[in-house]
Amino acid sequence: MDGTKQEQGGARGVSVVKHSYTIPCSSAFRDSIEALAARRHVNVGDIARSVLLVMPPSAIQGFPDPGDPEAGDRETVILKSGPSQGRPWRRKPRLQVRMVPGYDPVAIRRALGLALTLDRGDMTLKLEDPNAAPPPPEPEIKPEPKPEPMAAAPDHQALAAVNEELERLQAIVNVLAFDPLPGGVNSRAEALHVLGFPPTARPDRRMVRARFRMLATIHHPDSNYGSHDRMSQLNQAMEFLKE
DNA sequence: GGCTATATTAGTGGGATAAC
DNA sequence: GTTATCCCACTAATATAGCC
Repeated sequence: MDGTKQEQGGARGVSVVKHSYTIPCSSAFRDSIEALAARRHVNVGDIARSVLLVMPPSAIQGFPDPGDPEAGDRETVILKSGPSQGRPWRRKPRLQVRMVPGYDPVAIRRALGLALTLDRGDMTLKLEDPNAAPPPPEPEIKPEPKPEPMAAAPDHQALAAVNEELERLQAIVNVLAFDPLPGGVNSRAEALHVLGFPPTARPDRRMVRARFRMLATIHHPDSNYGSHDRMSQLNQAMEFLKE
């Protein structure tokens, strides 16, 4: 499997080899790039391709690499089919780009970082025509003006929809999650209750650990639905069942 | 029993591709 | 072109065996 495919390139049927690149990056960087692509009505590959074509390789090479995500910066994917259906999968945030083969993923990441810098107006771009005769006053191309409020309206709508969905999910989690026990976890039955097992259940060590991991991803205070009380009782329950 | 080496299992993440 | 997720290599964690 090399991820490379022949694709028809236009009406003349010229085949263009394309390659799928996986580019690990921080979730903030990914979100910024995707937002930029959406704002410009292009895809991420178009942005990377534009920068790689227009900017000299030395400029891209000299641009600081936005880098891999931090250790705790992960996205959770729930597998929707296959033998592992339903299993949460935590992986590095990433961008997927289809472009012609031969590029270094780090160079693509740098190019995307450069695109963000240009978009913010932190850097300007001068285009020169090498065939032009006497150099006229060089046109300075600045990044397109920031979208007007009118153009930004759909983004606000999308954000409102996302927030609404988040609130709904929080409500669902709160309804389904256990209520923290007022006196803490003091018996095996309570430990089983906290982990969502019936009081008479005899889950083996693997089942207990798997359940703990699943609940911890939901109730960890750093998550969107986190609860310090529930997380600490999950830890108490684990300690209790270990003994 | 305690320590170390080795084997086995589970988890993670990059790359890839099928489905849409 | 985008998205979902599978495949597989690699790593970490855990279990088991062997030795002292």
